[in-house]
Amino acid sequence: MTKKTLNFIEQIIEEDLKTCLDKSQLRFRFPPEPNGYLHIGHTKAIGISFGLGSKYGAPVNLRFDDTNPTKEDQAYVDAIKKDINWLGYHWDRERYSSDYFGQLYDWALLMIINNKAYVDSQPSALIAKQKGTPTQPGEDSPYRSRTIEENTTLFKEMRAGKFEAGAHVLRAKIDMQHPNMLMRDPIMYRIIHTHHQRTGSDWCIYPMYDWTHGESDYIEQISHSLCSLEFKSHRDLYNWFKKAVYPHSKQTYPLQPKQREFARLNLSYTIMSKRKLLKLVDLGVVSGWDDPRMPTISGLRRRGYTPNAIKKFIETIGVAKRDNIIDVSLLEFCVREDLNKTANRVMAVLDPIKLIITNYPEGKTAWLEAINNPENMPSQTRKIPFSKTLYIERADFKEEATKKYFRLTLGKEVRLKNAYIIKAESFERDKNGIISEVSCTYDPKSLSGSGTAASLKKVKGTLHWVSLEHAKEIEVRVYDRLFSHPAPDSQDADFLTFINPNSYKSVKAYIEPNIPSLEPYSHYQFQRLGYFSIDPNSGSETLIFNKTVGLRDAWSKQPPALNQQQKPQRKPIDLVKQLGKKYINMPKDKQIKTKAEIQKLSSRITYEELFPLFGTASKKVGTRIAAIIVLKELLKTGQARTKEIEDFIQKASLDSNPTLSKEALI
RNA sequence: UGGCCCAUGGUGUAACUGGCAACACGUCUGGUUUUGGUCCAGAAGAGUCUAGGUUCGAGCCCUAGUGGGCCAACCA
Repeated sequence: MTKKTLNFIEQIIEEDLKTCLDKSQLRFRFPPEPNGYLHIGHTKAIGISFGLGSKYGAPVNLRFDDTNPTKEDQAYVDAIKKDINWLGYHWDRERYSSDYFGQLYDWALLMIINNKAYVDSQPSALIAKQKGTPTQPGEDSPYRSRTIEENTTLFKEMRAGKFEAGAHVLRAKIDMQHPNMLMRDPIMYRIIHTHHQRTGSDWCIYPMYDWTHGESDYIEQISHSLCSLEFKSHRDLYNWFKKAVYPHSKQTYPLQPKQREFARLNLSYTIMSKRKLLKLVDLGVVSGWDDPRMPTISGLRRRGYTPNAIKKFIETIGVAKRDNIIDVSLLEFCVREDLNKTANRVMAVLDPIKLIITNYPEGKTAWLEAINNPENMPSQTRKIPFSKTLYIERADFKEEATKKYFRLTLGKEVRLKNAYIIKAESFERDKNGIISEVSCTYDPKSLSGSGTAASLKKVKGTLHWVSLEHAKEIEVRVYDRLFSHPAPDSQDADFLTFINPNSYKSVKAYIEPNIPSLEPYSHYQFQRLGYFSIDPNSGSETLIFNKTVGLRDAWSKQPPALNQQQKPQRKPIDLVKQLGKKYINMPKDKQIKTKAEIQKLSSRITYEELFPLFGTASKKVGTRIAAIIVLKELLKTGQARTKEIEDFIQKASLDSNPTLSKEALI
C-alpha cells in the first residue's frame, strides 16, 4: 500500500483514536433528505463517509432526514437507495429521523422542565424580526418567560393537535443576543398538519433540522458526523443540544458525536443546487432527473458513467475546507481511464459518406477479424463484414488538405481499420455541391494481420468504417455541457441565461452488425470517436446510444479548460519580483536582457509599491536586486526620494551577497 | 454586536512535531502505435494573498491587513 497523507478529517479521527476513542466506537452516517435526487455533489459526502467506513472497518448508517413532510416523498427514498447501491456502497442500518420522533418529543419535554425551552405564540414574521441581524442583537420574545407548567401544557396540546399550523412553536431558550444567529432561541418544533410518508398522521408537530440531526446522530451513536461547510455555524447549536440532553441519557447513549465540516464539491460548467436542478426538470430544459446531461447520479449512469469512474474522481479531488470549483475535465479523465480498460471497441459512423472500392468484387462479403479491446484480453476478437461499398466519416475525406491532415485525400493512401490500405481516386458531389461519395482502390495484399509486406506498410492515417449493406442503423445522442458558463451556479444572474442551446443532438448513425452486447448500459468505444453506452429506453428495433465522453483529441481541440485562457494579468511589481529571483542565477548575457526587462517595467511601478521591497523587509536577494534596478530607474525620472535610497543602497552594498552588493554600487 | 471559516502553479489536493514546495488533471515537446486513443519519455508553469514579527531556517508559528465564503426559512 502506498503511503498516502491523511486528509484533515482522517487526522481528527486518528487523533481521537489515540486519545479518547476505541476503534470499535467508530460509526458514520450519510443523511440525505428525501426531497430530490442524489447528484455528483452528494457523491463526495457519500464517498467521504463510506470511504471512512471501509478504511476503519466501521459501520455507516443511511439515515433519511425526513422531518419535513411537505417536501419529501417515498419515491425519493427509493431513488436514493438505488443510486447508493449502484455506486457500490453498503450501509449498515437504514434509519429515518422519523424513527426518533418519540424520543425527541420526550427529550423536548425534559428541556421544558429544565427551563431550556419554551413555547412561543407569535407569528413567524415577528419571531424573525426579533431575531435581529448578523450585526444587531435580537430581543427576547414576550413569551420567553412563560412558566414551566404553561409551557408543558401548551407543548402537549400542540402535540395533541389542538392548534392550527403557525399558532405556536417550541423554542430553545439560549441567548437572543448571541453573536451566532443560530443560537438566538432557535425553533425546535413547528406544527404541520400534513401526512408523513412514514408516520402518517401520528404527528402534527415536526422537529426542525438542528434539533433532530444532532440527536439522531447521538441516538445512533455516530462518532463523527460529517457535513459540508455551510453547517459550520450550526455546530454550536449541535453541541448545545447534545449537552442539554446528555445528562439524562448517558446510560443509554454514552458517546457524544462530533460534527466536522468539509468543503462541498463544485464542478465547472454545472449546477449543483437541488432547487435549480428541479427547475431544469420542471421547465423541460432536460427530459428528467435522469437526463444524461444532468449531474445527478441517475443522469450520469444513463450517460454511461461507471461507479468506478465516479469513485476514482471522488478519491482524486480530495477533502479540504477551501471553496473549490473542479474542472469537469478531471471527471472526464476518470471515465476515460475506466472505460479505456473495460469498453469493447466497435466501429460506428456518425456522419456518413459513401466510399466505393472500385476494384473490389461486386457482391462479395469478407468477414474480417477485429480485436475487441487491445487494453484487456486482446486475444478476444469478433468478425466484421467488409464489402465493396462502405460508409466512412464525412470529416475523414477532403479533396485536398494540408500535410497536417492525416486522413483521406485524393491520391493519398490511408488504412481502413482492420482491413486494407486504400487510395482515393475521385469523388462526386450532389446537386447542392456537397460531397456524396468517394471512389477509391484498395491493395488486396494489404489486409491487416496478413503479414505480407504490403500489410506492414506504414500509412499516416487509419479510418474507421462500416459496410453499407451490413451496417445496422442506430440513433446516437450526442451531448455537450449544459451550461456555457464555467460557474453557472455561482452567478447571481439567472442561471437559465447560461444554458447551452446546443447541448443535445440526435443523429442517425451506422454501426457494425454484430456487437457483443445489446444490454442497456453496455459500454462501447466507437473507435476514434469516443465512449458510448446503450440507453435503457432502447427498443429492440432501434438501438439508442448515449455519448458518454469523447476520446482525448489533439486534432480537433476541445474548448480550453477552466480559466486556462484567461490567465490573470500579473501586477508589474510581482513580475519584477519574479524576474529578480531568476536574475541572480542567470548567466551574464541573459542578465542584461532581464535587467532591461525590469527597467522597462519600472515605468509601471510607483515608489510606494516598491518601498516594501527594500529596507529590511525583503530578505530575498533576488527581490532586493530587482528593487535596486527599479529604484535606479525611478531615480532617473525623479520619482524616488534620495535619502531613503542612499540608505538602502548603502545597506545593500554591505550585503554578503556579491551580486547584490555589486548591483548596488554600480 | 457582528460571529465563524478559508487563502499553495490554470484546476484540485499534498508538504509528518518549522528543513530543497510534491502529486493528479490540464497545457506543450518527442517516441511507440493499424484509434490524431492508449502507453512511454520529457518540458513549461507557483517562491505559497500582502506587510511585519519569532527563528540559523517559515507555506507551516505570532500580529495586522487584504481578498473570498457561510450565517438573519416555522427548509435541510
